[in-house]
Order: sequence, then structure tokens, then C-alpha cells
Amino acid sequence: MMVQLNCVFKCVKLSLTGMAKATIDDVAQLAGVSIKTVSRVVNGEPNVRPTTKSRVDEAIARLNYRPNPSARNLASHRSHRIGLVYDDPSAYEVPSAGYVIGMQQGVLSACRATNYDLLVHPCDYRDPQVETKLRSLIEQARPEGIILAAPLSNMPRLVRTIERTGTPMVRISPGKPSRKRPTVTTNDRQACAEMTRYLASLGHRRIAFITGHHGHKAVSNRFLGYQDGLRDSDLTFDESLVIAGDNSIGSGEAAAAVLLDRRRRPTAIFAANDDMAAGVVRVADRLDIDIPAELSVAGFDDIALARQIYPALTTVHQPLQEMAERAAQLLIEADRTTGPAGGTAVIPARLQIRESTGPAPR
Amino acid sequence: MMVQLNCVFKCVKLSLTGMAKATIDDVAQLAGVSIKTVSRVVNGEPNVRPTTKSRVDEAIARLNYRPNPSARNLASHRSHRIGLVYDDPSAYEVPSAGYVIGMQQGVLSACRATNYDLLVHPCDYRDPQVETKLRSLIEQARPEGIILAAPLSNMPRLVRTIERTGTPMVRISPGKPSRKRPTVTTNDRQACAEMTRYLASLGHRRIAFITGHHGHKAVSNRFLGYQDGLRDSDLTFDESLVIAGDNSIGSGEAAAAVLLDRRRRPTAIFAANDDMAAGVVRVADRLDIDIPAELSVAGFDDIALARQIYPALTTVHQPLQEMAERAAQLLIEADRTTGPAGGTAVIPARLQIRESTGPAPR
DNA sequence: GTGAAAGCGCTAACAC
DNA sequence: GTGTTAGCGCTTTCAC
Repeated sequence: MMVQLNCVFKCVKLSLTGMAKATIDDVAQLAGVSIKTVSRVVNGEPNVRPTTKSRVDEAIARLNYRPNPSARNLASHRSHRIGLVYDDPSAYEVPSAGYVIGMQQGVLSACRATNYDLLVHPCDYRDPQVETKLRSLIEQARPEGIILAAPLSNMPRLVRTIERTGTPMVRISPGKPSRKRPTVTTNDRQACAEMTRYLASLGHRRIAFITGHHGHKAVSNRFLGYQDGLRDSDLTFDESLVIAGDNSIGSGEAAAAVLLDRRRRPTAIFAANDDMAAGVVRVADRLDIDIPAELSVAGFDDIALARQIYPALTTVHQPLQEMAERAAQLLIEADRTTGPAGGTAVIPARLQIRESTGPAPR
Repeated sequence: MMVQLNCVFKCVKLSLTGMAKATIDDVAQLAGVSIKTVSRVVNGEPNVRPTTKSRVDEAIARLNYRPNPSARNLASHRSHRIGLVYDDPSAYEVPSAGYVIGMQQGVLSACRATNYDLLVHPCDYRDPQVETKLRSLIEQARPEGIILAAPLSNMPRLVRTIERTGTPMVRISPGKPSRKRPTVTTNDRQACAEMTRYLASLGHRRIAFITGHHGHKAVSNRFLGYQDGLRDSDLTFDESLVIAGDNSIGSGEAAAAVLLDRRRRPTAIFAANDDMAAGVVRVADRLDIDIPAELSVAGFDDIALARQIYPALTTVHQPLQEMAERAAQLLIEADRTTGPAGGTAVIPARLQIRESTGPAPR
């Protein structure tokens, strides 16, 4: 009786002052069970009688009890944290920011479902000290697992630095599949082949391609897909229709300026990412070339810009969020001692047909 | 002697296997001091003899010791976490993504300097359950402080929800200064007045303004600044030169279409944010109006797009990162019992003159 | 200046 | 099914 009164008092005090949070002992006392039983209920362990469970649940609700994460982590030897490491999109560098935000959201949805915390780690790979810094960050924050985003995921030194810390890691879009290391990617190559075939099916025969930044392996695969698509459509590969870009809007503009200045210009331009495709659209606009009547343009990624520009861009939707979520799940569900199993999970991309593509001019 | 050997063994084992991390006990043993002394050294507390300190430091280095954050948090009753709450930029919605990334970087730099963790909390304010969810997240993750970003910072119910959890909070750009609650903002109004005066100084007399989303209070202040600037320049405010926008590129285009279709069109258009200004540039391009020869365009924010479009956009640089960093510092340095002091810290914005503005046509 | 002892709030390993 | 007992690796308090 006294115990009950004590608890009710604490309950009231808690709700009024918001002071000290209720602990597992408070719950155990109020429910009249041991703390171990409370622990069982909280963690959904078996072997608790339903009536006991409901008593505990009620006490939890009345005290608004939340397990203290630090105590839990300390006792269980798990940090319940996932680190997301990505290339630092220096503030305001928007396209890349969209990429990062998409990944964060994917990881967060996996984290929220399992009560993990997300630790974000932007890092600048041009910094000569990246590796030391990254290592230090990991050792201090002690994430249970690391997700390494592209293009960092294809930088061997960075990969090894993380591996040396002994922290399980899943890489996103490292450019080539891996049997040894756990990896999540999309099918850049196949999707690009598909887009190329789509353009060919519209009657285009001179389909140009603007390649991406060579340091970004996954993006390089897109060029291979373009070649596959040409072959599938019985079009011959013409090197003069390929211009090197670097993923930026500006490089797309430059490439378009070259391509569209020719007497026999291409009727379709496929850029390895949306930013470059947006550059193409801008140049076409300036040259008064109608899209899609005179020129079809396609991109890759499906960033916000793709929907915002006019005409809205036909592109390949990269399932970024799903990829990141999958990566987080792999880490969270992994065997505690062996880490996630090696191998590559592929989340397929899909064509997103909008207004910038149409039948080839005759 | 035996102790020393043990330690050396552990040291070797640690570096070879990367297995169990060194603990404070290991360090104490190796240095031949008590754990309390190690704790003093690690936390930079006074009253440690220099020679003792250096012995401890050496042991720390040899064992690559890092304090276990969970243990530290548990014992000290502090979570060492800062929560950053912002409006969820649904994946790929890029402009907003740049805003979020900028804030994250600001908070991170404060966190890294003090060994705090950043917990990111995107939340959708249109969700009828935002408040419940947010509350739950805060109670579970137990951040020591919350940073609430605009426009959420001017939503009273959200603000009160957080306050009810008893977690100290700093708001960013809530639209109006506060003496009671700690706040960080920039001087939107003054900066806009300055930009308007700058345009007037170039000879512009018909300066149009495109207002921002009405739900975003800080952005509304920009309109006031525009009016101030007109007054300062002895220009009369002309309501017909003001068009309502909603912060999107599309609304900028729509506003520009209206303004530029008139017989006596404005010679300068000042948009309350860069996205809308980019919309204006696009429409001008379509109408073959030369920027800046025939029309000057100015924006606000200085997002990446401002540098990427042609002509590069004259705009107001909003010191987002600094604002966020300051907010985090306020929380971290705050008195543990009273929280950060009320009042508004202003980080001034500055004009960023680029190519989209020039002398008024004669 | 330094150290011993007592927790922080939880989980893990066993009893019963 | 449920409870007891030891810790997890630190900080805190207070003694010396």
C-alpha cells in the first residue's frame, strides 16, 4: 500500500514537473514485479504471462517510462547507432544535398523502426587527413555499423580505413558488385540500357551521351548501359556522340553546346545525371531548339530539379531512399559477431517518362 | 611488473585484434594511477600534477583509449546529444535540402568541437500527429537540447510541444525576435532594405517584389525590408509591383510572367528567395529579355542554384551555418539547470552581388 | 593532488 | 514464468 502510494506520488510529480524520469525500478515497483520482468516486457521477450504483461504495460504508461538509452547501451554492449558517411556537400551545393537528404531519410526510417540512432558524418575526401579524422570519429562515437555512400564507397583507402576499425560496413553504389563485402546498389547499367532502347523506340538514331564524373564509378556504369542499349537496338556506337561531363550543370551545358552546334546534330541526348541534362535543356532553350519536338533529353537520378524544370525531365528514378534503408536494415539485423553477410543487394531503378522526350523529328 | 606486462599484452592484443576496447581501468593500471585520476585527465579537470598527467596521456595513447560514451552519459546524467528538428524536405526536394544540409553542418561543427552527438529529426508539419511523434522521439532519444529550424520555429503548437518535454530549445529564425526564448536569426529585414537601396542606387525606380510563403514568418520580414528600402530611397511603394509567391520556382515564374507582360514593366525584380528569383530568370530568358541590361533580378538565401544559373544571381547571403552553429553552442554552453538564456542573437546577412543586377535601362 | 567507494539504469546469466 | 545477482565503464562524493 505504501509502495503504491509512493508510486502514485512519483507519477504525479513526474507529470507535473517533468523532473527526473521514471526508471525501470519505478515501473517494477508500481507493477509489483521485478525489474527483470519489466525488462522482458519492454524488450518483447517471451515467457511473460499476459496478465503480468498488461500490469507492467499499465505502469509504463502511467509513469510514461522510457528506457534510458545510455544504460541500455552500456549494459548490452551495443551502441544502437548507425553511422552514415558521405561526401560533404559544402553548404548550399544543392544537388548533392538532395542526395544526402534522401539517404538520411532512408536510414532514418530503418532506425526509427528499431530504435536506433543515426549519426551523420559528412567528410571531405579531398582533405588529406580524411582518414585520420574519420577513424577518430568512428572510434569516439562507436557506431555499431557504418553506411558508406557513393562516391566514397569506391575509394579503397577510405573503405580500408573503416574496415580497420572493425566496424561492420555496408557500401552504397560502389560501382561494381561485391561478393565479399555487403553492398547495396541499383542497376545503373540495365536502367540506362532500357532508357536508350526507349529513345531508340521513339525513332531516334543519333542518340548522344554525356558521361559523368570519372571518380564516381556507379555513374560510369551508366555509360556501359548506354552502349548496351544501342546494341540492343541495332544502332552503331558513334564515339563522336559521346562527350565527357563531370556531373555538373555547367558541364552539361558545355557538352550540349558542342553537340547542338553540329550540322547533323543528335536528335536525342542522354546525360548520365539530371544536372547535366538540365544544362542541356537550358542550352537548347537558348538556341531555340524545341524539346521534345526537335530534341529529346533524358537524365538519371530523378532529383527535384527534374520535375521543376520545363519541360519536365524524362529520367531514371534512382531508389535512393530504399537503398539506404536496406543498407541500414542489413546492419541492424546482422549477426552481432560476423556482421552483415557479403554480397550485393540490387534495388532496381525505373524509367520516369516525362515531357522532355518524344518521337524523333523526321 | 606483472601489471605492466599484463597491460602491454592488452595493448598488443588490442591493436592486433581490434577486439574489446581499452577501458579507464586499463589506462589507470598502465599509468599506475587510480581511475579517478585518469578521469581528471580525460576531462581536463585541474589538480593533476603535470608528470602524472603525461604518464596518463601516454597510457591513453598506447592503448588508444576512448571513453565509452554510454558509460559517461549514464554516470553524468547528460546525454551529450543535440536534436535538430526541421521540416522534412521529402527526398529530392532539393532547395530545401540545401537549407537542411547547411544547418546540419553548422550544428555538427559545434558538436565535433565538444564531443556532442547530433540527432537529426526531420518532421512533417502537415502530419496531424506531428506533435505526438515529435514528443515521443524526444522522450526516447533524450537530447540535452533541441534546435528548431524555420519555418517550424514559428509554429506555436510545435514550440509548446517541445517546451512541455522540458528540453532546452533554441529557435532559428522564428520571424520575430524573442526576449523570453533563446533565438538565433539573421537580419532579413535590414538586408532586404539594403538590397533594395542597392537596386535604387543603380537607377531603378520600378522595383518589383515577389513575396514568399506566408507560413514562413522570417521570409515575410523580407517584404518589410523591401518597403523600408524603397522609403530610404525616396521611392513610393506601388502595390501593383508586389506579387505573392510561395517560395517555389514555379511561383517565381508565374509572378514574372505577370510582371513582364505589362507595357511599363519593372526594371528590377527582387524575389524573397533564390528559387523564385531563378524562376524570374527563366521567364526573362524565354521572353528574350536581357539580364541585367534590360532587367535586374535579385534573390535571397544564396543557395547553390544562385551560382549555377546564368547569369549568376545577385542575392543576399544568409549565414545559415553560422546561425546553426551558434544555436548549438548556446545549448552546449548553457547552464545545466536553467537552460540557455532568452534573447535573440542576430547573425548579419550580407549582399552577394553577382551578374544578374546592373544599371537601370534608360 | 590523489584515491576509494558508491552509484547511474539497464541487461545477462543464472537460479528457482 | 519470474526473480536475484553481477556487472557494463564511467562520474560523483568525499576522504585523505
